[in-house]
Amino acid sequence: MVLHTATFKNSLLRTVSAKTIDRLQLQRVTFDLLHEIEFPGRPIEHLFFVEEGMASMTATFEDGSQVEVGMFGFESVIGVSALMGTKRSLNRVYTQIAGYGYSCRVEAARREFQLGGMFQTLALRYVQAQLDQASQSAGCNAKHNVEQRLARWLLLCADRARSETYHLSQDFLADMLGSTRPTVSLAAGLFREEGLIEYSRGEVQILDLVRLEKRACECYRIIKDHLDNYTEFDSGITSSTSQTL
Amino acid sequence: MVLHTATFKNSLLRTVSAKTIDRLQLQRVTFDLLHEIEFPGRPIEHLFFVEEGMASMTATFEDGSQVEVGMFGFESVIGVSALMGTKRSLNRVYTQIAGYGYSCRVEAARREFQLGGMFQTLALRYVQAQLDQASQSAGCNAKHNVEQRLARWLLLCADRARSETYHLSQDFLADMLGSTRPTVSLAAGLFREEGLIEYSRGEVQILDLVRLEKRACECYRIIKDHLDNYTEFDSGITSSTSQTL
DNA sequence: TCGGGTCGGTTCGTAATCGAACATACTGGT
DNA sequence: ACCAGTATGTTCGATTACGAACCGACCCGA
Repeated sequence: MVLHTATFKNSLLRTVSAKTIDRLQLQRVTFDLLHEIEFPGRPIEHLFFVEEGMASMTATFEDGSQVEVGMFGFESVIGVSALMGTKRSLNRVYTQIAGYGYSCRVEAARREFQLGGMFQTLALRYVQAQLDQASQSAGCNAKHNVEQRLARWLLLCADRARSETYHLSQDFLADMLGSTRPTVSLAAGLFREEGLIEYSRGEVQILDLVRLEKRACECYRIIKDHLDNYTEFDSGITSSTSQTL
Repeated sequence: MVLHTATFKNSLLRTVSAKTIDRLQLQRVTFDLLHEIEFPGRPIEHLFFVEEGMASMTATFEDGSQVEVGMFGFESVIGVSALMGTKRSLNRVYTQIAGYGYSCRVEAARREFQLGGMFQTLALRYVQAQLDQASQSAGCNAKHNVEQRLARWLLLCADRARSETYHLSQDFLADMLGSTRPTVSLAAGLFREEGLIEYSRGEVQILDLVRLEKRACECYRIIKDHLDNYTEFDSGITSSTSQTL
């Protein structure tokens, strides 16, 4: 089944033309919980446009531990690095919150990219957003404590999931933050006492977005803005390369 | 003065064609110590191809502290994000080790980029290398201690500077690592005792690259490989987008 | 030669986090 | 009802790093 028209939730798909959608030969795919979308060394054969759900990209270390280095949601294209000249995945990417999306073959995406239109513009801007996200995370992980980073993560996740409720154990959270479960348990317990969140057996619910953001570091909003706005051309802060020609 | 031919040290300039060099209308520039190449919010008007020296990109936080999120040396193009659709700098970039390089106007670089040839291919691959560097740093800062990160940093810096001696105070080092001077002083003192490095009043000398690498985390080699190899097309691990058409 | 600035060594009380362990509670299947 | 698996709460000693401070060494210019 190849899609030709649809109302998309994905930021990039919403912005490109119907002709581009047509050429990409999209296939609907489901993202099951913990499904591995990319694995280090495995060839990238498809790009994935997320509609619902959330996936994490993690760096894995020699000792087997892993840390999240990027988050993918409705604004994301998983596998854009294939358009940047990379043939194989470098990091693990896997579903944290089940959902669905659309895939297309790398060849189709490369052809569309080479046309130099809006698809190229958005793909490049999205890669830049990813770079900004990774840069901010690098600084954040060095300077901010677990409590701030936990708040940041919970909020970013809620944004990606477009829901204030989602399933995620503290064990996973500890991995994502590069911390440990007791530490996360303490911080989460604190947030619960203050009425910011509620959780039970992995069901996390955010009760007070506003106050939780006050407990998060500035990195939350910086990353959120980059991910939310890469399809916008309003402010003059950014411009597409194709617009300059 | 516009350059037409030269033997370049910069990885990207070495790899593109003479015609591209011609079209870029390169101007020779010097990078003085602590010269600010990019500043958050300032429009990006030039791209800089580093020949000698080293510059750091740092994220600045609300409290005024900063952390390095990227390193630029002979392999680098400073300002590539302008090719990704960004009009203004997001982070501060400034010279840590004085040197020189070449600049070109953003418009010229955009035109060359849109031609879709080797320049585009390399620019994209370099952005990917930057993304890999930032991702690895994000994980590293979360999981590895100051000693390992210091060793990583000293080695990366020596590679960028193409020299085992360079000028850099412990104060700066602490900033780069997101740590504090006493902590850096301890770690550096340890390395000195073990005969791995020597330093005095900011003059750092690496005495034993091999043993220092053993004290660094794996992140050193991962980042180094990405930065060193983005112009290589040997292994089949990567491919240019233009080759597929 | 004097004094300011830079750089590094060091101390010390405190805070954050680790990491390993043990305990509890809930869930789903049989 | 029982049990295995999962999720969480909690403790505690050890480690790492912070952050503020003080000192001494060195360099350079006035």
